[in-house]
Amino acid sequence: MVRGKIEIKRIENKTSRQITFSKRRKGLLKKAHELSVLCDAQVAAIVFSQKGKLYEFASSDMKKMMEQCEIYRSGYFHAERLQEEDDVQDLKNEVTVMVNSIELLQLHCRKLMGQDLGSCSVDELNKITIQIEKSLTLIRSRKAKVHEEEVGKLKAEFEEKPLWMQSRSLESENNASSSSSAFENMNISDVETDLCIGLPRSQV
Amino acid sequence: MVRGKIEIKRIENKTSRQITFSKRRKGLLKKAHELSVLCDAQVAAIVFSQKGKLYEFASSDMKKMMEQCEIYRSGYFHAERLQEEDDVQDLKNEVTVMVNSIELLQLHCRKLMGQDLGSCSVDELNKITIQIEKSLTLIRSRKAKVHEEEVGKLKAEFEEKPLWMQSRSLESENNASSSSSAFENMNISDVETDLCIGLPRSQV
DNA sequence: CATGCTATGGTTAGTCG
DNA sequence: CCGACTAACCATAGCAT
Repeated sequence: MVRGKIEIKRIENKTSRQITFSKRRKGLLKKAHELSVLCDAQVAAIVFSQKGKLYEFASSDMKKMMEQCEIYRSGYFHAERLQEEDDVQDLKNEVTVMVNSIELLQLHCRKLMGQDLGSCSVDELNKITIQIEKSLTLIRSRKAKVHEEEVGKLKAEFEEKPLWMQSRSLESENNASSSSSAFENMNISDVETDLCIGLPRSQV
Repeated sequence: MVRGKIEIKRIENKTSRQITFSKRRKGLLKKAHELSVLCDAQVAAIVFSQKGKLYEFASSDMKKMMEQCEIYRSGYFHAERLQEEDDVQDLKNEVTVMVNSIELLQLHCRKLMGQDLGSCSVDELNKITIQIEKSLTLIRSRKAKVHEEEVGKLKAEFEEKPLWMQSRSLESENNASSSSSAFENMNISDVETDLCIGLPRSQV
């Protein structure tokens, strides 16, 4: 047939099919547009080429609908969704692990504080005792070091400043709470005898 | 114009518009179908009348897509999505809180174990010392109680059983590790003198 | 309102540049 | 591959029933 009517079936010639696709696609979208305008109707026409390229017409309301579909259509969305689910699962696992950690830590702390000892074997009680005794030693040596440093600092201050400033500076040191508690717990034997502790008291 | 070309704008005459809608709609869907067949393409055409009635053509794959859109269109999906996001945020907050808790607990534990004392004020060192001394007291009293119970149990066993069984039962008790460690740490003064500790040794 | 008719204009298959 | 051309086909506005 030359310039004749065509049968509605798949065009086997690839080039012809491509040309027809281009022409008819254009026609379809145009007709969709005309229908929507002439008759004030909501119309959408969506065409995918074989290569997956998208051509579409959509009247206003349809556009919104299709934007929502857009997200859904892309395989990416699905993959993203699965990823999100994985992430949530990971988070939940993390929480579970943390809950366990916290329980263990709390138990450990309580035992170190002499609580909840009911569940301890004698062996465990001994280990805790050893640990706590070790802690006591460590803390005492730390305290001793802190005291030594404080004393050293005070001594340096007294040596640096002229005599007329010393009373004022010691007064301010005494008003700071950290220093005052340091004094309360200071071992007298750590303090050198040439340090004039008594000096500011004459002002009270 | 009689039988002439028409302008593409809304048809104001309601009847004419209705007729044109019917005719052109049919034409559009037909063309959509032809395009999909001739060019082997995925095509969808969707038309809503002003009354909200739906007319559509969709080639196979499009049909599936549109079913998915259906789900999306319902607001429910969106609400569910937002809920999921909230849940994830809640989980993340929970994790943050837990991370902080764990850090605080770990620090507390380490301090009770005499580690990381560098950041402690003298005041804090004293509090820890007091806590640890209290712990020691608690643990020692607990140990004493456990010993007392063990001894009480052993004593009861010896009193209940006839003499010929006593050597066997004491032997098995001695093989259990928990009991053996209990013996190692037992204060001799807690053990009553009428308990025949020496008895099984005669069998060795 | 729905249906059918038909002249008319729009769409497009095949072809060419 | 794209656009232009054109003959033929198709859709449909306006009208009639």
